[in-house]
Amino acid sequence: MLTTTGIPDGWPTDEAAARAVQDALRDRVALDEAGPPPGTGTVTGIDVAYDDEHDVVAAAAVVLDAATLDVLEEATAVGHVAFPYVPGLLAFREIPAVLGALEALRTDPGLVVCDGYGRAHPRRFGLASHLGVLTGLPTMGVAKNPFAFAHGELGRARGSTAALLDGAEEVGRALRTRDGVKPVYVSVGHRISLDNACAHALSLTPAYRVPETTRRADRLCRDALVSARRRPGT
DNA sequence: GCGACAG
DNA sequence: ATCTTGTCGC
Repeated sequence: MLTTTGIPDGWPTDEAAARAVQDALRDRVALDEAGPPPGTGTVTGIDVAYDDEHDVVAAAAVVLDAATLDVLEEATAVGHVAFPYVPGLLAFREIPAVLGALEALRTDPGLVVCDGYGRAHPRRFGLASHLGVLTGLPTMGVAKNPFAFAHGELGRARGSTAALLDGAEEVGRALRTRDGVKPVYVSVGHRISLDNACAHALSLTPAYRVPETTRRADRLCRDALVSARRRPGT
């Protein structure tokens, strides 16, 4: 299913307003839940593709069976770019379209895996945290870059980890998902523990560095963007 | 003040 | 994120 999304009323239009929203919502993140066990229920990947030139954005949500990683349902949403890319404010750029895709699903999303960060964020409120608070769903983030955070060396084997540090605070974990391959960066969003988030990340990477959820959503939103720019409907 | 900086 | 050719390897 494909839907069209608008930018919510009151959506921030400048950086100061966006930061104020993060400060106001930050305390609503639940950090005391373990979250769903890996391999049970459903797990949903989300991603967004952009054409800033034509002010078009396409989001995708792909629901997988957590045990088999089979695709159970897919949904996309297209709309207008809601915010420029600003490090630390990625959520304001991605969330409106992502919400459109999630709302189009009829299957329970289960755990939502985001392409980016959750708690590993300057104000501890990255994309995964923000999406979790707005939807109430358990969320986690898996990023491909360490952003501004540091971490020590980690073993060469799949499953090796190193704390992602903001000063002395562990805000996430660098996790090797494939032997000898560059790690990914896992952090909690909403209603899940860091240990469990890492377990999920491993469960979702039987063959590639990046989680199956992210790979599927990435492909789908790119396809949706191509379709959207060929036949404008927004 | 300057640079670095998820996607 | 996105712009982009060829190339090495399973």
